[in-house]
Amino acid sequence: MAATGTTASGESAYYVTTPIYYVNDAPHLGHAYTTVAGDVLTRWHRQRGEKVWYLTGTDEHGQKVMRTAEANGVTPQEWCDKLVEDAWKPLWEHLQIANDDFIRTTEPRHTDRVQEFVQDLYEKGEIYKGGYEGPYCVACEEYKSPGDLLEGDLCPIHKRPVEWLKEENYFFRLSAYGERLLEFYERNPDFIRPASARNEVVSFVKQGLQDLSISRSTFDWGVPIPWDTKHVIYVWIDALLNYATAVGYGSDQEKFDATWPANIHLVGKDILRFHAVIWPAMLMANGLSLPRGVFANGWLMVGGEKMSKSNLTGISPRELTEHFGVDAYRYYFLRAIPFGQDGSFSWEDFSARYTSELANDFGNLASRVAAMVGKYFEGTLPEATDAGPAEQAIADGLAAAAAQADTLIGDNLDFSAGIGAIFEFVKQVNGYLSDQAPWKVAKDESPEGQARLATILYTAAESLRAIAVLLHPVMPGTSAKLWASLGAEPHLGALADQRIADVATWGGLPAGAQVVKGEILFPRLENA
RNA sequence: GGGGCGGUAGCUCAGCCGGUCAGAGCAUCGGACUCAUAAUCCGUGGGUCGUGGGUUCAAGUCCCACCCGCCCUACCA
Repeated sequence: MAATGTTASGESAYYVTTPIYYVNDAPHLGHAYTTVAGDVLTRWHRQRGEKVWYLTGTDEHGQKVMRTAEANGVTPQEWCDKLVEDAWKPLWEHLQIANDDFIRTTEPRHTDRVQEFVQDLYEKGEIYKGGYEGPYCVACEEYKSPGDLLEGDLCPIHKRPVEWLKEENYFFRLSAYGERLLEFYERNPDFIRPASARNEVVSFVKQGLQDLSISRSTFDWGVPIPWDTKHVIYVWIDALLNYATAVGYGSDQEKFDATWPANIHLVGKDILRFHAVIWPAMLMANGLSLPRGVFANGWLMVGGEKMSKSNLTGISPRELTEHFGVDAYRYYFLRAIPFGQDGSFSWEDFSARYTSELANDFGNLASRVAAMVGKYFEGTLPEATDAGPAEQAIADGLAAAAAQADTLIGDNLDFSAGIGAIFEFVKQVNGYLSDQAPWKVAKDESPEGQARLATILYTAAESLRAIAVLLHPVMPGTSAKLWASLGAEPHLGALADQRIADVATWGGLPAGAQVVKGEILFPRLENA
């Protein structure tokens, strides 16, 4: 199912999800990384002219939230409300995330449907009552895997003896789905990407699946099991189902049909398995169609170390955006780290890329072109009447960059290479200007000389028109500034309405456009 | 313990089935230019390709051992 061309009316939307993030803490760089990636992907598809639905949200049930709320002297719901409204939603707005919806697992539109879903599975015999027993550490307040225990049945964290506890749970018959899942992976080799993630999941499933406990009765901050309200649904069924409940499952069939299933579930690799194994099995059990793909992104490493809870808080998204700006932030992580791999980043590397790629190559190009159109043509874009091989090379370069970026970003989720292709074109245009040296041509006042000067500057400005469009999904704010600087809107309409398919069609920006040298796109960094 | 991945110029990384594979970008240095955010363009230098063996006419590129880092090996979001 390669995504090609535009979506005909009636077909379901290009539907992308982020994980629903656990609201125990404020959002950190890892959350923002996944969310920005999804935003760029969905913005790209919108500019392909497709119907798009981009969903994010929060996971609000569970023991940790309950405890944190208690520790802060508020109810769990109050705690969630506060974090969502004060921390999560504001950050997404700040980062220019254009999500179409924001689902919270405490909303009735979710909890009601979750109850119906488990009730349905129960009636189908997919859920049964069983017991879980195992070594339990009182200090951790959780069960341990027998394999994790130290010599003498000691908790590996607290070094104290565990107790053997037994608890009544409801179980989902996950074990019955191993073969069907393997068959599904086989038939849909791109279901799990990247390939390394796929291999891990396949080998995991081949080891055999056990049934999954889906309820807890030891705490009550969750969705009650409808037929046995002493139990609340435990994490997976509750959390994963958000992808369905948010788009009208069980409540708005029309919307559901127009959206389901997801084209891409973006996940951190820590929760890959739940999305690649449990989630499809749940859907199989209930007879819903399966998502087209799950894409696992890697860890962000700081100074070679995995970002953990402790050092994640070391740098917050806002610290970076305050220094580098929102657009540079969106750009940096996707450009510097191949999506799907772990990647190390540093303040120094961010600074280096900002200066070299954004300020020097891109920002300065926009600046010099606008300055020359202003200086030599009073800001009115001249007509290109004397185009030759050099101009054709630019047009060809643009076509190549647009085609590559479209495949790499829109289909492969290879943001790094896709952005790289666009920036190759930026460099090509800089080289073109150096070769043509319009500031020298300007001294030739003959009609021929002026025709060349006009052609050169038109070519550069028209290139910037395309660059603004191609970079819009990645850096919406900066692209809008550039769009305004080129005087494009009165002739071409809104930047967001520009189509990827048309971006390389030469001559879009008409002569006569009013080019103004706007503000500097990427100011030089203070004490960089 | 088992499985998998990685260790290549100062930095981040490309190098598929062995034979111009010793590369790119950034940084450094030199030159050109002046439209531009002291920006741009061109060019130079720089590497025991983790360590030790082995196979081969020929090995970052295959085999073995070892060192270092990381991931997976189910109920933590």
